[in-house]
Amino acid sequence: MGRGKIEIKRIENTTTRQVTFSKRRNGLLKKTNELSVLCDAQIGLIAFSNTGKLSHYSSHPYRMDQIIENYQRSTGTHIMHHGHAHDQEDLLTEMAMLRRQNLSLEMGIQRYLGEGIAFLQYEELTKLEGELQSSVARVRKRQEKDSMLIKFV
Amino acid sequence: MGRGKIEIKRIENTTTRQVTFSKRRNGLLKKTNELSVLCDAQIGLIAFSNTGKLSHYSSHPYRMDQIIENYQRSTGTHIMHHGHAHDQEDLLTEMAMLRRQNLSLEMGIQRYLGEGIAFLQYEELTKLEGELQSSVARVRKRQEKDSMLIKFV
DNA sequence: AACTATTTATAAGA
DNA sequence: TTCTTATAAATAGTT
Repeated sequence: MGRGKIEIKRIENTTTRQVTFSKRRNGLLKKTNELSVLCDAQIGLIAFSNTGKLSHYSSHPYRMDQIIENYQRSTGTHIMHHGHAHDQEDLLTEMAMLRRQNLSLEMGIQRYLGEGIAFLQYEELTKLEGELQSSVARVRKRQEKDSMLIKFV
Repeated sequence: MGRGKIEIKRIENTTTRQVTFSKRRNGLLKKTNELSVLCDAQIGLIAFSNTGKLSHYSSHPYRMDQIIENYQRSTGTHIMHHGHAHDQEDLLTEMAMLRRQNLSLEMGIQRYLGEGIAFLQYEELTKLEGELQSSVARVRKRQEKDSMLIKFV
């Protein structure tokens, strides 16, 4: 797929390896996105480079943690909570929700900034813009809740 | 990449969609494996088809659960298990932190919307990315101070 | 970061 | 599903 054919084995030259990682990661993210859109599939991709840098993708509108949860559910590796007092359970639930939302926001930003933008279609951008706007709309509501929370802590 | 060019949008014909899923999933798994071998990367891929069928890949010698754990560790989305559970006060503190972080991210996104993402050039995006990152960094630095404050409110 | 010669993936058809 | 093949797309090596 280039000037020459290469064997699929670890690239020993560090520079070449990093360049190849960068190019092929972009290709992989693009193909992952295409598959999820074309076939309406739920896909999550996690990639740590040689140097420990994380790249990830999750198909809209799913979040990585939902996909992981689905995976764990469907392979039976999910660790269930049990024996928590209800109030603490509720806190954990809400916290998990906040974390998901947080991640989702980060992903939103990353999609604008990072490699994702290169292959976002116009319609996807429009959709994403709408989501982000409603997300911003939640800010005001949350401000009240937050001040309430702080008062009661 | 075939007899004709196709648009990247959901394939409405069920048969075509399934055939395409099957073909492209194979291609994606192949490319995922190639990237992990060539560049010595740790990669996990989870894909649920339209019909709920699971396909997955994890780069040898890692297992999916290890990759997921790495992902959760590096994004801070790990769900606490028994024996590691914080007490309630810590939960509330962490929750308040998450809310603030959330707010901060939403504010960051708001700026994108204000500017009109369609016309942002790559260099502008890069600049903005830097601003957001330092903004997030400030939030993290303030976490300790703030959590102290909240505890005493 | 660009540029291309090549290799590879795959859409459509059988 | 599997194979075939014309074309589109990815990318290895180079600049």
